[in-house]
Amino acid sequence: MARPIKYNPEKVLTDAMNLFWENGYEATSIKDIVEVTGLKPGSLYNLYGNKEGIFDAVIDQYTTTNLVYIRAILTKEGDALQNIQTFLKDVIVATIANRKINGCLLVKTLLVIPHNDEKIQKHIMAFFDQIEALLTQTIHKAKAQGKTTVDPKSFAKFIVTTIFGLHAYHKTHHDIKIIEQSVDHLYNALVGH
Amino acid sequence: MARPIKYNPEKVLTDAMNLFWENGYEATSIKDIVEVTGLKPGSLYNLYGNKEGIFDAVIDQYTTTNLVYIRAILTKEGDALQNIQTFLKDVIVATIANRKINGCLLVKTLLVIPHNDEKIQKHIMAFFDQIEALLTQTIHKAKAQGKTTVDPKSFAKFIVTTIFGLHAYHKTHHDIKIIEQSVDHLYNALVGH
DNA sequence: GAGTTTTTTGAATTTTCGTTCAATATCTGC
DNA sequence: GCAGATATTGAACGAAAATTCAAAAAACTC
Repeated sequence: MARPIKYNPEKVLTDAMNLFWENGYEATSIKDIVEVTGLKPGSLYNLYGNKEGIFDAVIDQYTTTNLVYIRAILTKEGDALQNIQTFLKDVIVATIANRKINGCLLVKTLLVIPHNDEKIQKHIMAFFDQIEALLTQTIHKAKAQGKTTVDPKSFAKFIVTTIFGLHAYHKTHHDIKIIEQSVDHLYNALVGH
Repeated sequence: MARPIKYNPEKVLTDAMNLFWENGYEATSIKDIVEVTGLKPGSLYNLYGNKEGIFDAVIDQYTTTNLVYIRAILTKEGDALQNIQTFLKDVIVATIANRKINGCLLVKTLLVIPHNDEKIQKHIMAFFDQIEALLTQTIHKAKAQGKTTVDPKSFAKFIVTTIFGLHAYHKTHHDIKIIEQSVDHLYNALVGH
């Protein structure tokens, strides 16, 4: 055997995550991560290979946690429409309204990532494709319950599209009331008022 | 008097614009602009101060042109609802579908710009605030014509939000059919089907 | 055509980034 | 307490970025 590790792997990723969350992928430098985690560049590169490797590890941790949470909400038994309503208000709006984190790490990153950086884009999109699938199946259920008449697949995509838009809009107009009103319009489109 | 300028100011900005449009603000280097315009770094800095100055000038040119075009569509006499439909299909969808430019320069930039870069953000948002105002007034008109019952101001914001979302979604899923379907959902939300 | 003013040049500077690696430290098994 | 294996260090490197500036070129005025 040999020298054991001194650092806390989860804490390293959480510290790095907070940086990426606040400043975005490009604007977060290795120097920043070195300062926050206490690990030296060599250690970081030993652990994760390179900057993208660090970010991949961060995304994995984030994705796993949140997907479990969202799946629980959307697949809850009973009124499917109510579950979508809960998702929109308690997850989407609440995440954007949260003063500390100011939106979803993945959406914020997806927006900021350059067009040519396909690797990170695909990694993030894998998450939203799963959200989209969950939404599709929940809308199907709502339709079976006679609560909506929309096309499940395309409306699920419309919801994801709107989520992206909400984050972009919030970036410039920090007014949560506008976000809430847009979510209301989205919900009305679903139920047909 | 003294030595007159040799370059064509409009062409310099148009050349620079194409670079920003294709690669984004951050990924476009002064070196790239030097190569495309033929002007040397010193000349560019003499003219525009710095990189942000170049971009500001580009935005000004772009904004002026497009606002005239969009205003013409939205304020056209007759059926206000039809004008919004035209705006959504012939401006928004067409711009995203365009293989060459692949979306609106300003939206693409707004998405990519880091949160802390408030100067460029505000400059771009001034444009969309005007679009929003035009949409609000057009929805008002449609309401007076008995074609919709939505709240004009908040629905105009919802449209702008969705436009941002469409660009973000298209960034990863290059499928124009999805964009069209989301625009349909948006339009249905307006007319209430 | 000399003098003045402005444009144009492009090499050099400064800064910051991601990344590397030889040296050093630390722990376990024997 | 030694050998071996792994963790950690942090200065150094190369690349690429934005920006500067002293010198040269060009055109107009008189």
